[in-house]
Amino acid sequence: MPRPKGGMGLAPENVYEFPADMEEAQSLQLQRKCIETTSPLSKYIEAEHQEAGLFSLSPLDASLEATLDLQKKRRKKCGACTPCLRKENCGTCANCLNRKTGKQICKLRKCEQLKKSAFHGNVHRTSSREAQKQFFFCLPESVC
DNA sequence: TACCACGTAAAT
DNA sequence: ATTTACGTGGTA
Repeated sequence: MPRPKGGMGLAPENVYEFPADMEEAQSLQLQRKCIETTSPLSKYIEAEHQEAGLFSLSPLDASLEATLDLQKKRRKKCGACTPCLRKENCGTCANCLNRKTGKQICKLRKCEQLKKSAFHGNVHRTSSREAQKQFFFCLPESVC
């Protein structure tokens, strides 16, 4: 079963492999769902796996589905960290200066928990973006 | 990689 | 109904 390559043409060799076991398959389910449930990408990956007789990426089991629904929810500030306890906007950060169009809380008041990525929980947003991009690297341009 | 813009969920 | 600000895409 040839692993799909090409597409964006920027992928390191080992960026994408089919899941080796059920745990990894579920991890991929999480990533896929986080990216987009009904995208052509999802259908493509699903088809690839079925064709290869590997772990299917769907349907999601009930508990995993519940987990994913939780992840989709907008997170709330913890209310306990230093930034959360701060009452005043600094008035000088980019978010304060760009309040009208930016719609972001003052940087000094941004909850420590919310600074972390919702995608993987504990990685910087940029890393999260990279993780998402990696999913697309292996795909042909017709899919991306 | 920080900043900007925007849709919209959630709070008020 | 209005306000706040999360999540995400785009860009300089």
